[in-house]
Amino acid sequence: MNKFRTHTCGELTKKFTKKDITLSGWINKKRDHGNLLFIDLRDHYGITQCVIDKENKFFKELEKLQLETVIKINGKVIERTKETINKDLLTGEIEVVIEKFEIVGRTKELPLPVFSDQEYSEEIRLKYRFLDLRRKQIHNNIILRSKVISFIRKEMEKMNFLEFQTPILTSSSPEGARDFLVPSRLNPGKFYALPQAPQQFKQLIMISGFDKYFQIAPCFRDEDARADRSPGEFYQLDLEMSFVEQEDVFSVIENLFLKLFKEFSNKKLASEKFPRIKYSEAIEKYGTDKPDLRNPLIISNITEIFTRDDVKFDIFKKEVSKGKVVKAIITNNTKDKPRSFFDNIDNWAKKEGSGGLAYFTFIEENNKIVGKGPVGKFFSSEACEKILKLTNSKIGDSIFMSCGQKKDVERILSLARNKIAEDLNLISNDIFSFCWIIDYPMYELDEKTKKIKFSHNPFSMPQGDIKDIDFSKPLEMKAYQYDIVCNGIELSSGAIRNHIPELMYKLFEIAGYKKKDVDSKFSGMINALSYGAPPHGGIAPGIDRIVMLLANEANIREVTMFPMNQNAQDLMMSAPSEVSENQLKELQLSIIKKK
RNA sequence: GGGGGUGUAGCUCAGUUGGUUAGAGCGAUCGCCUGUCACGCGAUAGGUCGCGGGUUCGAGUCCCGUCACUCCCGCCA
Repeated sequence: MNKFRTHTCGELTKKFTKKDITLSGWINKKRDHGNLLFIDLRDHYGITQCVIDKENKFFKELEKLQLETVIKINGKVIERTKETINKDLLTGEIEVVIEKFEIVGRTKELPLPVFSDQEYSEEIRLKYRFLDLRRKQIHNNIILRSKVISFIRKEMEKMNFLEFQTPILTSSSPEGARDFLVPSRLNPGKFYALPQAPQQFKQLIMISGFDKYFQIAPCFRDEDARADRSPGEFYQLDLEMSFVEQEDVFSVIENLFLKLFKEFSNKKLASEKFPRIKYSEAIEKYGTDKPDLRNPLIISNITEIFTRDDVKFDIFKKEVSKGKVVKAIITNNTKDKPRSFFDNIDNWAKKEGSGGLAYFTFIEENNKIVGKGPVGKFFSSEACEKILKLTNSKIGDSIFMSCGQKKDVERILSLARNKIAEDLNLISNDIFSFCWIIDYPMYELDEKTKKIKFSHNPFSMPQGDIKDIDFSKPLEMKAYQYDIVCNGIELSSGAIRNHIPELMYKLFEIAGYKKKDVDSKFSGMINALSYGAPPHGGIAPGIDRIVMLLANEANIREVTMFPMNQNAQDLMMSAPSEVSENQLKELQLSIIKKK
């Protein structure tokens, strides 16, 4: 109890009847009957209906107040009559008869209404984020985020993890995303980088003997935004453990996630043990390493069909003879779908930047299987039968085919899997379907330079017995590198780390780094590994995306309190901004104007 | 860097084939209304149709350019 309130706007019920109380809050809504005025007073905790009539000397003044004015009222709690009870409010059985009031905070005319279910442009929401955050749904999302983080902390502590902070000003690393740079005044011409993740620090923590570490860590990457990717900064549950194998990391995360998702959502979990899917299998079946397993559609490779003489689909045949591949998605029992269903998907694929999807439906005619649809006539009955076998499908099903470079076909079909499943309503929205993607390749071929580069984290441990690793075929090497995916959203990557310096040099050498490059770029790490490093590994699930899943939001800004827009600008704080000549001078920087 | 969508009142939107003075709901201001909970009723104010150029007798509408926001591709070990 203080001078502003004796209670909150969410706690008064029948048992407070006849009590004299003080409430403070925002005017959420007014209903003015001329001689009788209802005011819905709102604070963080709820809404309380307050009432005043013309007999009260404050009536006229109160009647004129704008919505979102902050007021303090003194009054008496009374029970509502049966007919006037509002079941939608926690406080709906009572109301407060206003005796006197004070204005605590005035408002200008609102740029956006707070009390409304309308949607508003992002621009105005972000500029006036403090108003936007008063609105129910996003307010609740932010509360959820807080509770999720607090829950994670408690669970991590229960599992004997210790929380440590790591530096925000650190050094630029050559691998990975673009760094955010911070000029150093005391070391002119040199720059700090904001950490893309506390990767090296958490490994150093293990080498320092702390055994189990976690942190709700801010990560900074100067890359372009997406709906599920904030520009600039995001948070990870960063964790690392010593003397562990891959499965030890998995069981920590499975334990945490099962509890977390049961605690904060009513959605069902597809399985308590998260399936392990090999990277190569994920690419083969889903065209992506972040498959949405709620989606039953599977991709099949039917390239061999186009080497047959009884297939006359020359456009594809010509491409296949040049080394291109053909992959397909089968939809079950879609023979009666209208032409528009198919054309719609074909047109969608063209818009996505492919040559479209060729399609037809398998039907039976005179005891023979034939293809019905624009390109069906190019396939003989025997060829159709072979396709059914290859794709594990049956008469009445339809096939969508894409032909091209392997990577392009995988990309378009992975998107088509989602598109087609959405159109057919195959994805259940009340399930969380987790999986681990495992056995990532250690290296991949850079498309542009044709050189071998790390496919993921250069610090990952290659699989197999270290003595027997065949370094001559680097593209066949697998790493103890893994991702966790839920409903098609990549929540995290992790790995068992390479703690053996000699092995590290060898692996970097394959990717084109000389020993002295490694020594200079990763001096802290490589040096530390040389003084008795424990085997260790970890993972770093994205907090923002976890909260997105739990809040059932498709956009990361809906679970971020003060996000930047797509161009990495904070419209509320006007960041980034220009700085004074003096500041630049101190840093020995000058701006080169474009053109 | 590239592609798509959007841009009309403070907010959310409508605006036909290019045709008189650009409309509605919410909000604001003023008035009426004692049981509403999206209260109701009446009135008033409020517009650089994102910006610039072009076509036309005439442009919110068509064309070109440009800007902003957003979604996607590239990028994100």
